Amino acid sequence: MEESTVLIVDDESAIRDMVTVALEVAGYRCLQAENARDAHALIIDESPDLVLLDWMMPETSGLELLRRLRRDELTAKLPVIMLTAKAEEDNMIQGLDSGADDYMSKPFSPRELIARIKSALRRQDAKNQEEPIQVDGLLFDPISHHVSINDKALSMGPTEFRLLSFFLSHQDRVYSRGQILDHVWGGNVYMDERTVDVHIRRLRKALGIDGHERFIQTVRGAGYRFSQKLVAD
Amino acid sequence: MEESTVLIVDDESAIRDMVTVALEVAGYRCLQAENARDAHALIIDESPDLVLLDWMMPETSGLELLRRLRRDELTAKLPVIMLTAKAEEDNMIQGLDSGADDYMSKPFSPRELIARIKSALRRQDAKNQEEPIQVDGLLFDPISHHVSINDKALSMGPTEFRLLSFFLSHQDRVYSRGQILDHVWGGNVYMDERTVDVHIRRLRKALGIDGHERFIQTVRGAGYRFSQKLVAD
DNA sequence: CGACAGCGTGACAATTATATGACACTAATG
DNA sequence: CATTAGTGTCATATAATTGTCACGCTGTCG
Repeated sequence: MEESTVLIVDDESAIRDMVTVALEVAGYRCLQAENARDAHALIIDESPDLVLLDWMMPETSGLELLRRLRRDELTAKLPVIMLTAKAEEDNMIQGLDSGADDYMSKPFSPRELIARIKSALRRQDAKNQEEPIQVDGLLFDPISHHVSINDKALSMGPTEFRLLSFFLSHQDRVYSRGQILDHVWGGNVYMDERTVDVHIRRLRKALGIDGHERFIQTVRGAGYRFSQKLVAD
Repeated sequence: MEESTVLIVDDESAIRDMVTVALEVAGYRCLQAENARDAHALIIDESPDLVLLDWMMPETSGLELLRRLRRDELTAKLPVIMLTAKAEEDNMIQGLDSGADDYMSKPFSPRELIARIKSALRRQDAKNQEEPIQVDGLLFDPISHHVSINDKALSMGPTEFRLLSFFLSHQDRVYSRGQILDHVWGGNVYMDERTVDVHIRRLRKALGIDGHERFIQTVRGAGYRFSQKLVAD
């Protein structure tokens, strides 16, 4: 599976290190920032999957950063868990109102932290993945693992299924072969990029003549794009 | 790669010189202005890639200039890093709210300065690569690799796409064939400069009769210019 | 006017990118 | 163990793109 990246934002380095250790044991990648400004830069540059955000920080407060994140479309849906000292718990209502997904009071146990992170990531994933997706005549049900087009069931291999799944949640955007390899095959794969071509071919075949050039478009020199819109080339 | 131009705006010439040295060592081009009025003129004329802006200046303050830049569409997305004395740090919230991308407290180390500049330029690059650009009837979407004019999809080769992309982020300025070769074909290319002519021709063709002479103008003896404004030669 | 440089245009062959079919290898299944 | 479905790589076929060139037009300058 894909390794998720978590950004911890806190001005106390002890907290950051504790969290980092816990996260790495649990198989996450961890980034650190000690103030809101660095955090914002890291979020833009590294696009982490989740942010742990301390409430009280010098300069810009966590709440301000949170609001800033929510305002920008690129980061609007990024899961954020706020960290807070016991005494500030009352403020958390404000935090949740501003778009935090969860919060934890210091001190917290690493176990609980990991649990909440997992939960938040699962919810985020669920938002993107668990509902059946229907585009045009194509019905994709990730729970039952069924794919049909105009009520006619399709058959495809696991890789084609993942590939289709990836495309469905990333429509109208061109991905290079390398990016597709990363997302669909997961992590650091050393593999011939042309393999992607072959699986694209197989997926197209599986989608049948209807979806042949309709859904998956080749963008010469760039990669592939899934789109339900017909594009005049 | 491309050499970025940075404009330093400060009323203290010592600061300006120090920054200039640091920037030139790091491979940037550097412009100087000692007040907001000159700065504004330079921004319009030279279109720098980033502005270092002092907070306190006689006459117009940095903050006012910043607001002015943000109001004008042409300069709205120009990265601005504010410079501030320690004592004024509280005001920086106001600065960030007004659209500064970052700030630095004097005195600062050249290293840190360069790091922040790099980071800001990187972010700007990312933004430019991600956001669709619309000028007149022309819509350029780098994410989906779609180009359309008056909602009619256009088709063009990868090189024409890159060429258009370059022009869109460098409008209203004449580029020689050599410069275009450098920017669009990347780095040290040994190639017939007249190849550029051919690709200009292809791009014009792809843009259709509408954009034929409208967007890309020939400047005899100098090169080409992309502009949404009609220019009387 | 005439020579000339700068540019536009269409054609074309070389190059490069992508599509497709075949095959060997692996893991899963009964 | 035999069978089967699935995977990754390769060779070949097909298609799109690219750089160059030759030719013609147009404005410039003496």
